[in-house]
Amino acid sequence: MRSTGSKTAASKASAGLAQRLREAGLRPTRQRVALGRLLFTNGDRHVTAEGLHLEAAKSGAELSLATVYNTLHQFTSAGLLRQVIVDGEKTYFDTNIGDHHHFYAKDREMLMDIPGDGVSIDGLPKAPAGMEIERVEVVVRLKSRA
Amino acid sequence: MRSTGSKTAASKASAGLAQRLREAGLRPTRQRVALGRLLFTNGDRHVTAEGLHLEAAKSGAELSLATVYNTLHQFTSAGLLRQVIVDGEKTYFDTNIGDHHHFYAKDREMLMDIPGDGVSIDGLPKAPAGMEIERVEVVVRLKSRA
DNA sequence: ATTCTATTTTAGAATTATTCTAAAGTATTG
DNA sequence: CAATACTTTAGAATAATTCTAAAATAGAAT
Repeated sequence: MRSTGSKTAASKASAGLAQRLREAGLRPTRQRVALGRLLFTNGDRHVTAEGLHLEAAKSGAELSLATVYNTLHQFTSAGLLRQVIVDGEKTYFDTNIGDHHHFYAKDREMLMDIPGDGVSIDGLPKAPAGMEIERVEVVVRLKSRA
Repeated sequence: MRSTGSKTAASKASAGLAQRLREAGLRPTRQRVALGRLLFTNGDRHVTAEGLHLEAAKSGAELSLATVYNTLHQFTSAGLLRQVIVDGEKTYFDTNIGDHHHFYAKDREMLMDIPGDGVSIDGLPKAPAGMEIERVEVVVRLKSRA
C-alpha cells in the first residue's frame, strides 16, 4: 500500500467532501466529514438524528448526539439537506434537495421519495397577502394493506 | 328568561353535541362537551392541545391538560377531528375533516385550509406493493414577504 | 513548528410536547 | 340508590431536541 504521490478512494472522497463543506462555510472537522460521508456517499437518504448517530457509532466514528443535531441543522442551513416533517415525533432529514415529494408509511416508519417531475399540482390558491410560497410539499400517507 | 318547555340556544347546542358524542361512543362528560363546544360551534378551526386548554380555561371550563390531550385523540379516533402535521414541534388538530389541504406559515404559526375541490394532483406513482394510499396531503409552506 | 484565536465539540442539564399511572370522581345501568 | 364501567386528573415519566459553558481543535499568524 503506497502512501506517497496518490490518494486512496476514501481520502479522495473525503477531499471532495471537505471541499464541499468549506464552500458551504463549514470547517471540515472530523465529525462533519464522518457524517457527510455517511449522508452523501450513497445516493438519496432519509435519516433521523438518532438513527444517524447510531450509524456513525457503528461505522467507528465517535461523536456526540448533540453534534449530530448541530451538524444536521448546519447542513440544512447550508442547503445540503432538507428537513422533512411528516411525523409529529421525529424529524427526518433528506439528502435529496431537489424538487420532489414523499410517501410516508407511519406504521413502518418508512419515508420514500416521489420524483418531482411527473407530479403536477393545479388549482392552488395564491399565497395570502404579505406572504409568499416557499415550497409546495405533497405527502402521500400509506398504510400496510390488511 | 323562561326555563320550562323550551331550551336555550346554548343547551340546544349542547344537546346536539351530546348526541354527537354518544353516537361516536363517547360519554358526553362535562369536559368533552366543553371542548366540543369550543371546537365545533364556530366553523373550521385549527387548535393545539396547549391552545385549546388555555381557551377552555378562559371560557371558564376547568379541566386538565391531560384531558385535553385525551379528548383530542378520542375525537380524532371518532372521526370528529383530523390531525395535521406540518410542524415538528406541535401537533395541530383540524375540525375540518373533509378533503382539503393547508397553507402553513411557520414564522407566524399560521395554519389555513385550502379547499380540496379546485386542487388537482396528477402523476403520483401508485402505492408500493403491500401498501395502500390513506390520504394525499398538500402543504403549501409560506413565508412572510421581506 | 508553535502560538493564537475563533470555531467546534461535548457532557450533561434543561426544555417542550406529550404520554403514562394509578387514584379519585362521575355517568349510566339495573 | 347502588354497582360498575368509564373518565378525569395530578404528577411522574418519556422522548426528542436544545442549551450551556467548558474543553478541544482547525486554520491563520508568527
